[in-house]
Amino acid sequence: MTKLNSRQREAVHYIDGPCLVLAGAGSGKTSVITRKIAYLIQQCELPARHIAALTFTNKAAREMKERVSSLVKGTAARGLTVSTFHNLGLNIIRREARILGYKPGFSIFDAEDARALLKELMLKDGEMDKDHLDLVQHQISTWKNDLTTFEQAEAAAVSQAEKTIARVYQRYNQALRAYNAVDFDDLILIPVHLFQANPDVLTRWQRKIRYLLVDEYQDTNSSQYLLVKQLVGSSGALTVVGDDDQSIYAWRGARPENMSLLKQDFPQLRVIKLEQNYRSTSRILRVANHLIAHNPHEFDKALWSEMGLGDPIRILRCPNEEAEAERVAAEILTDRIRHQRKFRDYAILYRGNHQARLFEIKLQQHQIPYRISGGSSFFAKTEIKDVMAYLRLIVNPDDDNAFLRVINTPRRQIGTSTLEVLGQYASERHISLFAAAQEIGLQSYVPEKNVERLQRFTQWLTQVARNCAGDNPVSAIHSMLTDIDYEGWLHQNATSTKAAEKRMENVHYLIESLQKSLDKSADDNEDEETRIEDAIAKLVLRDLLERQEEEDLSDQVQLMTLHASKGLEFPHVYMVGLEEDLLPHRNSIEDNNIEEERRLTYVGITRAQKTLCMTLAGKRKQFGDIADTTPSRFLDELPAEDIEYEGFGESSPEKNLAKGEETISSLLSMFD
DNA sequence: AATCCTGGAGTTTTT
DNA sequence: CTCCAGGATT
Repeated sequence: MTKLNSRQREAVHYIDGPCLVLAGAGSGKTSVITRKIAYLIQQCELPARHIAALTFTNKAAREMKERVSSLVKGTAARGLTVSTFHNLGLNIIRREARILGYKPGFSIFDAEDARALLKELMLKDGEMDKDHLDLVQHQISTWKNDLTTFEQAEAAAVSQAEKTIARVYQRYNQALRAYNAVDFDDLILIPVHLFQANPDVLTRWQRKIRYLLVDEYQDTNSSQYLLVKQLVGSSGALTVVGDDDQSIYAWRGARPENMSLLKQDFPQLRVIKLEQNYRSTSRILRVANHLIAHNPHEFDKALWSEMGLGDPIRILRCPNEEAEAERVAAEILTDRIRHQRKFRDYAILYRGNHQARLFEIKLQQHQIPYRISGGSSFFAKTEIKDVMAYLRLIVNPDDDNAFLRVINTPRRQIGTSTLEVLGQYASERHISLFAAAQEIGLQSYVPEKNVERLQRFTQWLTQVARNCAGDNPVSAIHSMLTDIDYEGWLHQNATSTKAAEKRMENVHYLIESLQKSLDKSADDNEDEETRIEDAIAKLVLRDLLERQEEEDLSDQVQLMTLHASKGLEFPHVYMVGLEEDLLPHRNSIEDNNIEEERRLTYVGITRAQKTLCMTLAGKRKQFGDIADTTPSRFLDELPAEDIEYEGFGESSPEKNLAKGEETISSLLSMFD
């Protein structure tokens, strides 16, 4: 899209104050952000290093960077910040580590690390079972996202249980401190607290970031919004782009009300709506608009397009989930041939990952190539976690979590009793496990043989760390892996040789990424020395780890959750499982979260460019037995005149629907 | 240290 | 029904 429409142009050119761009699905919001960055650099002559754009995912940041550099010629775009919130937070903490009291090389705990730590803390406390673990972890995360300190949490606690969780929260934070570690939520929270306590530091950052742009603003949580407010200060140099109708992450702390909050916090806010859609047919948009109109709205918005009326939306009711999958697979097969389309033109979207299974089987049966996105991530793989733990320990010996993961991987004949004593020794002296393992005093508590083993380990690792500090850290890491014969360990543990080879390949890929990260920061980091610490920290945030994007080249049907589909588009979309308890999901019905489920459905519908087909199964096997299903209430909220129904009874549904009264549920009760 | 057994859950997910 | 985690058992 080379030409901007008048609304888009207004959004790009308006720089006299804070600006909220209400960008409907497919309205070219990324264009607006990238063009605005180019405009600021080229027309307003604002140096790129004073501009920052924030996204939620690395992928979005990467794409935005690419698009900006294709718009801005030469070196003018150098120094531009396009990063995720978390990456910006990481940079701030790294730069201000001294003030904050973190040693360089601090660790970043992901959700799993945090969970392991919490588990330990709660076990020491006694009587806390696994149920609580999830709850506590979630609660602490919520508190952090809402900027609630443990003092506030404790003061606000009404029940004994809440008081207990608040205390775990306190001890959890203390433990993180002791390990020289931060968790994901801290990456935002710590900068916010820093800026609150040190106005001069904030001023420094405000001078650095003179214009701020935020993508997917409806997904910000409270602490992220506060960070934005702090950085913008009174300058009003802010553009945010978002769509309240596509807010589907409230369950992980997103506050869509941050959009209306913006109006209060910045009274001079200019609101610009982008309603022209460049993706879908009018029919698809009509259906989407009709559905979302059932939600209350702060900002009204109606999408329209010039892409033609398009085919009616089809709603298919299949006898059961097997027939549903079969039908979709068969349709894709014949439709592709008949219309000379590609497999990659089709997407199958569902609410939950487990739904993918049946479709996978059916697609395989028909020999249809497919790709499932989502599922277990690269970083969840054990071999990656192992190697990352080694890397973390090299850089930060105080990271007890990493120590515990690594100490017996591969086996070093250090038993649980030795580790228990070591842990006690360490906590009495307020030192890390690694430090404790090196102490002479340990000999009076642990058999000599075990002390030797521990010390052999710490000495070896210290040497590895020294090697890594040299000029070829990557080769130091390679020889470390050879030292421990990690490959042999993988073969020993894997179910097959092939699996072990695959795992080793993953490890090599990880190290390659590390090398790339080091090369890159050597290239464009004028100010600071290249540090392996930084590269490892970035790896934890999955930055610089471009997943092999062969998927773009290959011709495969796309399978993914509705959540994962946000921001993408497909010519032909199948949304499956439109049943009560599935979409809307049962838990959401129970928690009265129907509006978010409706938005999720809206997101799905607006992914489609040309055709959209929604399916449901009349009977579905769940939790062992087969039950009748109820069609999703959202199907009743679509305009019947744009829809073709199939499988809802013998006689023609149009006859009934002509009256415009009948809902799917009433049709069902008539004919079933 | 490895394997078997039992029980409980069974949405969405990025950083 | 099916999968996983964690505990118990060998």
